[in-house]
Amino acid sequence: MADGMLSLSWNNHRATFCHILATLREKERYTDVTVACEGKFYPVHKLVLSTCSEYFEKIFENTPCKHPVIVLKDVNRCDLEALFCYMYEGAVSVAQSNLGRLIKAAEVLRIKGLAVPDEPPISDRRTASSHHHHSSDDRSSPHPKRRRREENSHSHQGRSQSSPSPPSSPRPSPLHDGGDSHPAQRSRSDSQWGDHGATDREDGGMDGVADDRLGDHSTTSHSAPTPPQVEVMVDETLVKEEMIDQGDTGQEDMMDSGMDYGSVGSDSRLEGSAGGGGEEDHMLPGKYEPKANPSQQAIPEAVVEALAGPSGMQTWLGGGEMPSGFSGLEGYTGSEGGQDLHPPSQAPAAHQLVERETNCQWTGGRRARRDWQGLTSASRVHQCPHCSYNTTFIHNLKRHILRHTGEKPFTCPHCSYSTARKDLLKEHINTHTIEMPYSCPYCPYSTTHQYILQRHIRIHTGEKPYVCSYCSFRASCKTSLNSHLLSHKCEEGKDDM
DNA sequence: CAGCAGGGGGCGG
DNA sequence: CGCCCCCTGCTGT
Repeated sequence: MADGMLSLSWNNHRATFCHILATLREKERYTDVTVACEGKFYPVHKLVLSTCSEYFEKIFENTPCKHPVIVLKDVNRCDLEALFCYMYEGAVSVAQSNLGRLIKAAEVLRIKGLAVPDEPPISDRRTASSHHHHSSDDRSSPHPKRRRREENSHSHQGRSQSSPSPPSSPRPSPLHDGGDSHPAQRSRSDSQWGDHGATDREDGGMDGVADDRLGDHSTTSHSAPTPPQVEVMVDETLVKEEMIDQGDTGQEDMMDSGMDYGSVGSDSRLEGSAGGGGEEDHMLPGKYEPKANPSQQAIPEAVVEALAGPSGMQTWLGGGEMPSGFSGLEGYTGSEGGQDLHPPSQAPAAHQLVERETNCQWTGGRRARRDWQGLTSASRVHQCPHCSYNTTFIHNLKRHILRHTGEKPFTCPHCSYSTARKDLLKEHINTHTIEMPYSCPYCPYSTTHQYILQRHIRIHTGEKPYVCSYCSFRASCKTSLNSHLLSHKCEEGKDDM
């Protein structure tokens, strides 16, 4: 060693590195590839995938686009999440009963250390053997350490109690999982997103039923694991929707069955603000910071654009305009609760998968009312890929999808409030400026919100539009009626007893 | 009863 | 796309 040379060693380099990597994935920062599996999108980093799998490396080599989307078939979503955890953190906890399946998935993906022997980087060892020994040796085994990891608390503390994550997957991090929740008091939103995310997470739990598709693989002897069916598409390519003309009934099915991509939204966080959880994600109080990850928007945007196609028909991720060699997102299925996204020919069966009233908390009541008004489902042609919401106006769909993506570009200059809609921000700002644009014609009362005024005016007019269906009770506001209805419920309960 | 956030419908530019 | 409208749900007084 030359004289005067000092060896600077970062003792916690590995731990810090892994933690930051995991955090970056969690926050979907700098992700440059999206892996789609069973209807979920996982924004991850090429670097990490390439590092952990030559198979992925090869894919990226042959896919020079900026942000490819890799559609994995024959890989269970839970396994994939576990593998991501493994790749990012170097370890993952997995139920013994699921180990075989996980290893199978690792084999088809050629994950180093799990399915492929992990050769330590020789050159590195040569040059830095003195201080790397502790960090390189534990990765050289094809069998990972299997230990229980409880320190998942850094992600999603907010929802942890209501939605236990799968043991192997501290942070599934599906695309648009709910994104940036807002620290401001958002009890309702939080719970909404939280529920959403909880449902989703439960669905994705490791103790779920083993995926049959993978099960097939598991039963075969594995001399040379067959690569998974992978489809790569570039985000520059519009996801084209194909017309699914199933008549009215088909459309009804389409609408009633929810698409569940996971907590999209959520922070599911998508939270978003709606997200409930993940306050730690909130880094930009007071001003809008575009999401660092373009992919986060890429897919929904693409979907939206596709939805705007001239046909105006419900369409989905068919393969019509895929680059040659790619057949489309056949593997892009709704989660177990959602719809399989199949080419049109297979669509009808796919839409029967689920009968969730609505996966989207925001649409249910409204939708019902609209249907009463005779606006039948058949007339709504723009279908949200995340939930059962659909609308005749592409503009509305774009706005709606913001709820799933969690994007909130409009931020209040006076507080940390942010929203996806400019008009909502405008109303919110009124609460700061004490501007009361809505004045009561009957009294000096004025308020910040139009509907509040309307509600108030009913006091003067005596209008009671909310009628009890059990008795002659009428109320001027919905809340009063709801309270009243509770009394009927109580009476029913007594009668039952 | 009011305050507030935020959902969707839909019109007009 | 901006904006307005109507509405729901939750919360607090």
